[in-house]
Amino acid sequence: MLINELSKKTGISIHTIRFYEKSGLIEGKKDESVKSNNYFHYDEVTVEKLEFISDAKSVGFTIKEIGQIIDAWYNKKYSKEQKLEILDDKLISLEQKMKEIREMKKQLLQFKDDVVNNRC
Amino acid sequence: MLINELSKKTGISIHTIRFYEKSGLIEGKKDESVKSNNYFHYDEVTVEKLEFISDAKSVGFTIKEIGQIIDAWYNKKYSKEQKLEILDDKLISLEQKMKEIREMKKQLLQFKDDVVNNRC
DNA sequence: AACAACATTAGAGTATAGTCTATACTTGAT
DNA sequence: ATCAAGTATAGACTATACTCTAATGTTGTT
Repeated sequence: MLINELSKKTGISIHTIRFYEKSGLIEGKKDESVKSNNYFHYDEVTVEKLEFISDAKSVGFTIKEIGQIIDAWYNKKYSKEQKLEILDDKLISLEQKMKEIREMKKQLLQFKDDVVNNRC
Repeated sequence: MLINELSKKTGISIHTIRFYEKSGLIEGKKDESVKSNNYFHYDEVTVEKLEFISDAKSVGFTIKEIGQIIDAWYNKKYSKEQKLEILDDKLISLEQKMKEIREMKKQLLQFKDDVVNNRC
């Protein structure tokens, strides 16, 4: 599919998709049999990747971190051990985020309690 | 205390503290009895606020959101109901973040599984 | 008095993550 | 053939959140 279809399928703007491509997160390929244009073609894996990118951004991963995860999954450049190391590293950071959120929740509940009981 | 001490107590740089002050998150006051300088003085509440700001940034709240929470706690400009509404709103967004992190965790565990079983 | 250390303000610079514009070429429908 | 719609590239612009520099004034110790 071309970029317009990819954009519609994923809900990510063409500009942002191009930005992700420049950032190395996804990669379209040119159809060598067609010489008249240099349009990029994208496959279903790219759709999957873009959906993953959206989710990963939501949890606060940076483009760089997302790139590492994508490479740990879709790329051949790492060994099995390296891939597992990257993924474990990200899992640890998720646990950390989880912990921070639980603490912030406690804090906000305390604030609420203070408001209710006129302590502020 | 002056900004240098505040910075040392909180581990936040003087520049960043000034940035937070410009952003309206904290507020030092000038000692009116001293006319020779216009140094800002900070109290323990500001220390608390800065510690809160650090934690709130960790969970992904923006400066704007942090400002709202601080106002819902330390400020007189909102009614009790408005304060509770703001805090509830932030609690909901924490639940949402939590949910997204749990889903991302599942996804990464699946990636790990795929790596272990040579499915990528 | 001198001088390092600390304070203020204004504004410039940086990193991240987009978002948009301009220019130019290609494709597809009429 | 024409013309809107789609595509590519380069680069400008924006928002957020800092981070740093310059200029200038103040304080405290020697």
